[in-house]
Amino acid sequence: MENEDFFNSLAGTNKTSYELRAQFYKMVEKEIHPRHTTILSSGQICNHIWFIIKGFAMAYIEKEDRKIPYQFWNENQIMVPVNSFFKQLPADGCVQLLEKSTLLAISFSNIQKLIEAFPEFNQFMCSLLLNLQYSSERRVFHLTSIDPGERYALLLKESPFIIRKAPVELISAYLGVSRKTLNRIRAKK
Amino acid sequence: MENEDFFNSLAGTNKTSYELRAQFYKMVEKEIHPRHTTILSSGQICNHIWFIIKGFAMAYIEKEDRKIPYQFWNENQIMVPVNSFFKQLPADGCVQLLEKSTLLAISFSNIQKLIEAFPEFNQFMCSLLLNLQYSSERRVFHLTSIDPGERYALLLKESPFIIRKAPVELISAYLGVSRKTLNRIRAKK
DNA sequence: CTCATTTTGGGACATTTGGCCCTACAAGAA
DNA sequence: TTCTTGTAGGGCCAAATGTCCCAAAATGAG
Repeated sequence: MENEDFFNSLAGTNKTSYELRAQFYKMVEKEIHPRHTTILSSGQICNHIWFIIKGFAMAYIEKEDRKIPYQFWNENQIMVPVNSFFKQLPADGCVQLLEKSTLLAISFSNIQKLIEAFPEFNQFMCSLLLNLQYSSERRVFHLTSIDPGERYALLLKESPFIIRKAPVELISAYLGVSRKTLNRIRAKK
Repeated sequence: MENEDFFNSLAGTNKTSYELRAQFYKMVEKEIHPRHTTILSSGQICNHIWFIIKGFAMAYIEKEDRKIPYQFWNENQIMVPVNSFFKQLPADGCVQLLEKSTLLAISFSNIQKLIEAFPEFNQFMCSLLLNLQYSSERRVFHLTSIDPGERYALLLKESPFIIRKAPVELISAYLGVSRKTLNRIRAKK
């Protein structure tokens, strides 16, 4: 059931064989971690893609004692530090759980095996990458073209779970403003 | 010669067969366009990847009569509007040449043919995508974590060609500040 | 449940940024 | 070349943002 959600999130609308699906299910492992667990530290090479069954997480970079999140993940989302995982390089940032979380994980080597055995699986990875690239590009556009108030409104509309679950300090850093400014935005309406 | 530069930029450090290279060269076409040519209008589906032999270009989105560039390309760089090209969807932004430019182009259908005939070529595309994703993510981090002065210094260090070739109005929009602020930054040092 | 700790929201003030405007300079067209 | 157009830089003022601070509220641990 949960494995199915994981697979479908990766496969999207693409066609897929039954064998691939079955192989995939065998490779998935379930993990439960308490709040504040650091799943990936900066400098480490990420060797898993995760799927959040329950919980909430972020990727952030520490900058002068401040945590700057560049990504949040919610339940039913694929969680992957792109660069570190796909290039197998040390991560720039950390990945941390902000709630007690139940995750599904599949390892890099298993992903490799699936790609070799089922060329279609490579398509899934490419689509995933394309979507992530598009999100980043969109975020760059918003950070350069609209003011903090509108950015907040947009976040509230598109990712209300972030507003609901993350502390003000992190939301404001994610939006590129100070905690004070976010407070002011909230006070206005 | 120029075709070789194009191919090498795509192939990177990956291994490649002679046949692939030869096929690729046959598919490349050279184009020369005057300054200010719009290579891709927003809403169009991009069906080429380009390589800039000579010239300078940007991708931008028009917002309240202001052009917000989200990407600049210089000589010897691969120019591709990722989302529109790879997903074959209408582009969000425009691609415009800021100088008279000489380009090499290869079409989407030809890229498809190369991928089918030479699986290695798919790897090139994935690497390209990975690098672009990483750049975007890095840019997001800079926009949220460092102030305009440092962003300018970084841009000057990492992409001096942008500072040299683009007008102030566009550089400031790219950095997410007003023209006035960029002037002040420049006046300080 | 209670206590310790963290998080939040807001006030005061300094600093930065943006908008508008004008002048000087540079670049492209004829 | 000369003319026209567009771009750069800076002054002035208003608005927005950041920093430092504190008190109230919320949260988690035992």
